[in-house]
Amino acid sequence: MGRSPCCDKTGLKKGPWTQEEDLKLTKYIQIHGPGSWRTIPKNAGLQRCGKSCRLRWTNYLRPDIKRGRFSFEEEEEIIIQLHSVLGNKWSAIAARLPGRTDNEIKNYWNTNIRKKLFHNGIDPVTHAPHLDLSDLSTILNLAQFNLSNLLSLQTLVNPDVSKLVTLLASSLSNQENQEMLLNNHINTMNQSPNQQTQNCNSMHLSPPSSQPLDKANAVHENDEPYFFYHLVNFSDQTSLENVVTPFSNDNSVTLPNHSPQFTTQASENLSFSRPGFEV
DNA sequence: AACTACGGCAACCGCTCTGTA
DNA sequence: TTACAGAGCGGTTGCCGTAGT
Repeated sequence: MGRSPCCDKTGLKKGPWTQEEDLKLTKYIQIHGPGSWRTIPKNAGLQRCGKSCRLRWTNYLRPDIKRGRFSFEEEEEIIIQLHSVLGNKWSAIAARLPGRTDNEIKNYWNTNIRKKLFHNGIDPVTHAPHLDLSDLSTILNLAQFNLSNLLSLQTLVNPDVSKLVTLLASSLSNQENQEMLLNNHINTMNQSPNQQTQNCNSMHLSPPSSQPLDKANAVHENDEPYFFYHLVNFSDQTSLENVVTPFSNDNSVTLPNHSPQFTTQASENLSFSRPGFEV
């Protein structure tokens, strides 16, 4: 059973608002206040849907709206920080930015901030460093990442991760590292499940539960990006499912970052603050 | 000067949530 | 408890201005 339309759309105007329409709506709301949006267009003499009136008022005509460009130092930084916590909850973000609408923030994010973040190597969805696998040495040098531990963990997730292991190893320039990684990987494959679990515990991680494992497999079955687990310790005991990160098709890896600061327990040396944001 | 491509933004669409009878 | 209407929200579309050729 489909929903009935919010209003009878026959004969109702769509598209850009005229000055006259703006004036009618503004005058009506100034006198009566923003009450029932369904009745407002009729009472104000507008050939518009109530929904359209509400949108026009909240996004454009409201007197407390601050127009003009976002300030980099204040508003932009606040938006980025809030987005890293709230995600695409534009209304929640807008509630913390007086004078800005959710629509305005959403548009600004999509047209400006998202591109800037991506350009600066930051995944705009997770706010995590967005790294190119073709330069894996960057990962190692940057993070002093203990890949041998990563490998032992990855094998718990999905046998197909072995393919990834080979790819990772082959991309290393240092032959000694390659051998170390592959040897470690082989040793791990020969371990019992209990031993593998112990590996996880020693790295302060929970072993993969059935849920993320299923998720990883399900994704793979559809030839979607692989999933793998990162050696990330979340202070808020984030469930392992939240640590699962898509291994995207564009040959890049995104490290999860569900909080402004996170550390990898495996190396003890890796510590990210919120990634830098440069113009 | 004319055409094309692109970016920004206002507005719409459809779904979800919430209150009420 | 259920059905429905109204409101809110996030994603998407399409128009318009501008830069590039």
